[in-house]
Amino acid sequence: MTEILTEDFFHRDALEVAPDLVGKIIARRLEDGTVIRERIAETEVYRGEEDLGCHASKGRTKRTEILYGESGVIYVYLCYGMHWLMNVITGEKEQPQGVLFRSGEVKNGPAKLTKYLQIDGSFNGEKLFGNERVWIEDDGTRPELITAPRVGIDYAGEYWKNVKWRYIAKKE
DNA sequence: TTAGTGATATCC
DNA sequence: GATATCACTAAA
Repeated sequence: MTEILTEDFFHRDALEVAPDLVGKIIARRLEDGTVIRERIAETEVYRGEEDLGCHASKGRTKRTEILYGESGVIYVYLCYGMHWLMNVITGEKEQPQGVLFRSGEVKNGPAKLTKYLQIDGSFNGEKLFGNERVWIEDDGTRPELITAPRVGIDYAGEYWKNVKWRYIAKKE
């Protein structure tokens, strides 16, 4: 049983979507028709202007505009000049929140994941449903989850640094 | 531990 | 226009 996720899946609070996304499969069709699949092993929530770890905390700008937009949209961000990080927007419009794909089952690390899937800036603003190039599949797997503080946001202050908005599939 | 890298935001 | 910052990785 494999189903492709639709807008309804993403049209919920990021704190519900993020744990649900773990265990799902990112599918990516290349230019030559090859399809790559990678199971999601880890996600993180970035939610609201008050979340100092979220890009939207600095206010609505050209870059963060997309966080305020429609759910199911991909937000791709270039970090440190060489790493593409992939997020998906969730929840209501005008509500800046999203889920970062932090790692896959095989490829650990957010930048390795995008490199493997050949995701780059051209995917920014694309939809994750009804899309020919990339989508999410549900094959019915429901892994056990563990939660942990988010990574790489030391600047966000004690509270936001320690909030457990990271969801990881527990290993067998 | 540190270098590498470039878009974005924030300061002149 | 210039600079400071950054949701990272690889190499050592």
